Amino acid sequence: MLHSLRIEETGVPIYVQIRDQMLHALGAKLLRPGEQMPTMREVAVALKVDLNTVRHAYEELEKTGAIVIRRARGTFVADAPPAVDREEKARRVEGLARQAIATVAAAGVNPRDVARLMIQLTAKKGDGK
Amino acid sequence: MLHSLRIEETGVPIYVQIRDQMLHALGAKLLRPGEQMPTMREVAVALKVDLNTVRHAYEELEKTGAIVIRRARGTFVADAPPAVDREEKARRVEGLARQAIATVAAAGVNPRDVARLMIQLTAKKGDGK
DNA sequence: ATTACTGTATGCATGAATGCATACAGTCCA
DNA sequence: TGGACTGTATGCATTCATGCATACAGTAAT
Repeated sequence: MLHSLRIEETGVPIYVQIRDQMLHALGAKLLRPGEQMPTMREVAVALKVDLNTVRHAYEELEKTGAIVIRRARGTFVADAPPAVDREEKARRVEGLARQAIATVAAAGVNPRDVARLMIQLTAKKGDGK
Repeated sequence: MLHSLRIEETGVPIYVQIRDQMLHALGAKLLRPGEQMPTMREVAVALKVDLNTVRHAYEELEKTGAIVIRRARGTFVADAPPAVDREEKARRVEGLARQAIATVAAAGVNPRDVARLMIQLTAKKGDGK
């Protein structure tokens, strides 16, 4: 779970990136209901980010009912997390893929080259700076 | 073009939303190279947003070479980039790949899933290039 | 009880994002 | 030439995101 998190400098606030990526991870059943989430401090250290920034993300996740925060115990995946429709998620991925293809093609570059490089770049630990 | 813009309260900065949505529109060929973009003021009024916020988005688009801003004349979709040598092309591919990873990841989706789908989507019929 | 862990909280500082108002400076056309 | 339009710019105010440091408060295991 911790390993699937990556912060990028796109102008999107860090807490939003954490929130959305965790939501996606939960939807992908990377963690199941009842299981413990990474500690706020773990995330903060792993991403080299402030503890309160992580808390901000976690609080938003709790508001939507995705997780449950228990003081001094940890945070856990909610028993009945808001269903992220499988189809909707697939549509989301496809939408992003088509968008990427269009954007890349508009720049006069072969989308497949970019796709292959994306896989390479995300394979190792190279931080996409 | 103006009608395809929508600002949501997701914590994502407004200028980022405008920038990304316009990039998407350009990739979808909603506007073609050379054509005039909506005026900064038009966008600002349509979205009920500050003029400088729109400018922020436009400036980022110009940095990436997607559009060209001409003082007192308007902003226009950039012409298709000229063919370049192998190295330049490779550099461009890498830049686009990293950018795609960033935007996709920031949206909470696994970049590799998107990359794989990109390959699938471009595999079917001739990519025309 | 001590220790180590968890989330909760505060204060200060910096910078960015945004809105609002107001201008300035080119360009184009009637 | 004058007006209408375009991008450029500034100043002020507010809010938010973030980092950093420091603490507090529960929980659980030893």
